Amino acid sequence: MAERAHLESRRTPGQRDSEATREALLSAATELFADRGFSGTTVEAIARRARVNKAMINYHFAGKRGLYTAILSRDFGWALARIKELMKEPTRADEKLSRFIAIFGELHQRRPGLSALLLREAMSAGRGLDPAILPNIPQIFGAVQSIVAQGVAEGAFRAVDPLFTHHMVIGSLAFFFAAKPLRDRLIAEGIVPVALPDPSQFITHVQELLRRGLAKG
Amino acid sequence: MAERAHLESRRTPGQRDSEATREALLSAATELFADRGFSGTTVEAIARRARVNKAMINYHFAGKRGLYTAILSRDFGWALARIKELMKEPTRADEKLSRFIAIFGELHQRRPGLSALLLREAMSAGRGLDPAILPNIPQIFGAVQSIVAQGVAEGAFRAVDPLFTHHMVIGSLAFFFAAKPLRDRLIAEGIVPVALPDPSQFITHVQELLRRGLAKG
DNA sequence: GTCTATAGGCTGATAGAC
DNA sequence: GTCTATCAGCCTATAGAC
Repeated sequence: MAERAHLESRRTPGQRDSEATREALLSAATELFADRGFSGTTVEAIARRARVNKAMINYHFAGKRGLYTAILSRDFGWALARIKELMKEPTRADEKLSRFIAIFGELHQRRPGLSALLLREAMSAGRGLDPAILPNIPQIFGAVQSIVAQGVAEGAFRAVDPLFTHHMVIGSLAFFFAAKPLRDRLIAEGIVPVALPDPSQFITHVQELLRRGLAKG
Repeated sequence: MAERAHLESRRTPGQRDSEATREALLSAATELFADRGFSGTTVEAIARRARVNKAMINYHFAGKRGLYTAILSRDFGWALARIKELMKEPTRADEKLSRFIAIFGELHQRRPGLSALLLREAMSAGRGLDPAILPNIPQIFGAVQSIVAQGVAEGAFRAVDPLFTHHMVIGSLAFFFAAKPLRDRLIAEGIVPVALPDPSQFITHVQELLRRGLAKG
């Protein structure tokens, strides 16, 4: 991440500082990669949207691929850390699951576009992922597995397959946020006559549906 | 679709018939587009996998884009027809929702790769979709909306937002099937130590979770 | 750090023989 | 219907001036 921030110093008036350039590129690239995928996005389009010169991508991120992996690496740690914290707490399983859903929902909300990037990677068997990221994925599933096991042991949950629960939670959230472009378009064009949904309410809906859906009896 | 089937006739021994070529291209392209997206897939890769000459793509489908839209158009009608049938039946709402989930699950199972194509389109605001397909999407949502309304009227369902229910159903199914590449890889490499899940059981799980999760009281 | 100009590779599509 | 050969366009990355 900010490997280069400390190099900041006096600069000629016309220049924006290095960190701003990096940030603009990361942000522009996230939107474009989410919308068009890695190969559907050209470096020129990224540079244009970031209002930065093409060559800056190579200078700051050592190429298009480097920019891509920089995006993916950015916030993975944040979610992982919060989930680890959560798992240490002595909370009841159903409460833990709700918190888990909230954390993931927050991740998607704070980084629009990230959902799509992750989904695209899942479909491509993670071929575009930095190999260093892969081993972290099972930790996410491990958390769900542990929460479900706890819930079953407490007699609160039905004996469901944790892999299925994992897919329901991750899948429905990722889909909701990743499918925003088509949804918004269909609503804006009046093809689907409903109001734009509120993301926070959807997260609440998922929490409630799983709470009830997993409850024993 | 089979606009050209009637042109079949005597042919020289070394040639496979036209229909077989088209089918091979459709099948190979579905796998590759699902895995790498439209722009990540080269016509040469498609031709190689289909064991067909590159030029055949232009001859039979008028280019790469034509092949792509031919895939998308193929099975959309099938699912739509079955859902229309379902909606006419005098079944209870909870039973209808289960059938709806089963139909969608079957669609994903019968055409591996289709889930990924649809998901990719949702993320790209449907920019790659034939404009003729778009107006059909709301019919899918309309069915869910109607089922939920019926369930609420019957006093069987909580008063949930049908748009949320729609996303839960479509999203979790699409994700489960589209994410198969990464899931299978993580399981195969032992990174996630579980057995390969059975798709039919997942569908059953979704049915059960929604039945319980939507139930009133 | 930023910019321009350009090299070099790959890709989709076509022309034309069979 | 199928194949080979080829071309024009686009795209990433780099070299070098400032």
